Amino acid sequence: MGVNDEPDVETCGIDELVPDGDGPLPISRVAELTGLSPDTLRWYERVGLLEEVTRDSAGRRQYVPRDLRRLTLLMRLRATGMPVSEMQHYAQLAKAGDPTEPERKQLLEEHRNRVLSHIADLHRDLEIINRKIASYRGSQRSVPA
Amino acid sequence: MGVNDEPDVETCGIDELVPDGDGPLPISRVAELTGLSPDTLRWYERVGLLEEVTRDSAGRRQYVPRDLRRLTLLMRLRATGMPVSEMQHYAQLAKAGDPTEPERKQLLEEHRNRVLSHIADLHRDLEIINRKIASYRGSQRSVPA
DNA sequence: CCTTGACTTGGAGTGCACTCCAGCAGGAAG
DNA sequence: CTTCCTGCTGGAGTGCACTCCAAGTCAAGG
Repeated sequence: MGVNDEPDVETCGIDELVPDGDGPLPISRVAELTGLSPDTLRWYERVGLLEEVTRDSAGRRQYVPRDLRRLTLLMRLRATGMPVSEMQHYAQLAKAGDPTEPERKQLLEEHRNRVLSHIADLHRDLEIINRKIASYRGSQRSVPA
Repeated sequence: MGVNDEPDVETCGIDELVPDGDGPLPISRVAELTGLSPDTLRWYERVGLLEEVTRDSAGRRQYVPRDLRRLTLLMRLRATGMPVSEMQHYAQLAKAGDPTEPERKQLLEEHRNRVLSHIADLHRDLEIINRKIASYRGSQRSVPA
């Protein structure tokens, strides 16, 4: 669905993007790497998807690998249709620490199952669309309306 | 008009939506059958997704099988992520008649390809999510995000 | 007759997920 | 020093796809 493709980035995990410097990244760089806009990054933080990002002496955000890892997950969850409200729930659990791991795992598993079910729905819907396409393919006879 | 909105039996699986005969249905019944609200049905007509539905002597809508078939297709297109603006384009072409059949077919094929690509993306995204789930599974010392 | 209830209209309102903006601040270059 | 650039904040605005509503109409039932 996303139509954002910029040069680099992509997929396989920001984990690979993190490696170079362990030095923290400014918001502009993270925007480049993730494809999210600086506004969106700040908004994610505001609504609690990302824990308070550390700042430099001038108050500017300094994203560390942990933040990038969280963002990677958030992006995949969004891309697979999880509503922001549920990601907030996840973030809340993550913030609460280790005892919530089972609940977080369950949340992700339920989401995965919903996505799988959604994919199945898509295939079913495509069937109908394919049939419609087939009705056009190589035939001009029609029943007048 | 063409093959599009009244192909024979096979076009769009309306069969599910057309329970019994050919008597026209009131909006309430169509809402029940489709799961769309009466408001949405009227809105679809207003924005041109559905051609003017015929009315009874009191001005009430009377949905005929042709309308239900169109609705079936529209619902599948929406369910697969086609924006309303593109469905409007389709509806406009369908209204224009037979000469636009190739363009309609192309529109549907391009949409199908986008959906297939989207499904591929979903599988890729699930990979990341599965890895995250795996990091919880049977381990309390993973990389919490 | 009146009431009920399904339906009509155009327009306003909603929820979601951003997205934009005005106004300001600190650091670097010239 | 000034200028430029990047970033900051809170709040307002946007686009999409509905969803709700007030006010009115019609047909049938009591």
